[in-house]
Amino acid sequence: MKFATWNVNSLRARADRVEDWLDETDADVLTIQETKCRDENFPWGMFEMMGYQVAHFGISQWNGVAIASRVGLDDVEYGFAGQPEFGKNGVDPEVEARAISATVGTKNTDVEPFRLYSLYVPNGRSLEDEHMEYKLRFLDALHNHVTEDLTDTTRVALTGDWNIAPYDEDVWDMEFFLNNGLTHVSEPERAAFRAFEDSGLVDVVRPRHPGPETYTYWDYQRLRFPKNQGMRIDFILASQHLANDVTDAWIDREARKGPGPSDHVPVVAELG
DNA sequence: ATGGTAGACAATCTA
Repeated sequence: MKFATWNVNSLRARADRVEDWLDETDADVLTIQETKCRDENFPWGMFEMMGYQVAHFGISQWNGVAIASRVGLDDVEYGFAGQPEFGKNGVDPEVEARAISATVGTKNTDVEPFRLYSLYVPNGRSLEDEHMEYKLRFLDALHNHVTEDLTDTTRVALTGDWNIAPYDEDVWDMEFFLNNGLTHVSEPERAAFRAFEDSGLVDVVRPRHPGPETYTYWDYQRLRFPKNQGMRIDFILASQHLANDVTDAWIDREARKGPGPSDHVPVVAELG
């Protein structure tokens, strides 16, 4: 059984790519970020024709998260308990479409079911921006929610775009980030990510594909991809009980090639 | 050369 996570940067603009990728990789489950659409614009039919159930949380042209599965999709939760709201410039605060979860693996597979999250962590924009404080609040609330009932037998995977490069090797040039005061590498962001690792959630990819120069995202601008000036910011963090069942995991760098790619590539895990 | 990309939606906003 194979599951993956992918920030597609608009599902409508990338529908053909997603369809082709699912065909080629034969993934059973895909968590998607940045669908950039509301439900009425979501390509339900494409997933249905391919034999996937799909759940989507999208309330505007921004953000948007989904889970597609052909091995069961049960008990869908939109957002998570305690997810902070955000609103600026007097706009009514609301829970943004940045988290959706479901239980997968309940049918058509031999693996034990597990709880799966599709997460789009807020972009902090700049170190002083109010979005940075929101990002840290979001991560703290998510950590509280997920670790609340975490035990030795918990089966959960937190997947998606974390917008954090947790270690120096996860960017092409730390000096560039430090000299320009950029986000994704600041100590508060990294501490927020480490809190998940300290609570026993395991990055299933890094041990199999260590850095440096192993990335999941390359900016569209400035030839970042041809120069391999990327960032590792998309992760599959699994509880230890689930991580024990992971037989392989990788980053599909090929998906960044060719015409019309997302700026992120899929991160994949296989369960035995 | 003071820009360069991409996608939402249709003047800017987001990343």
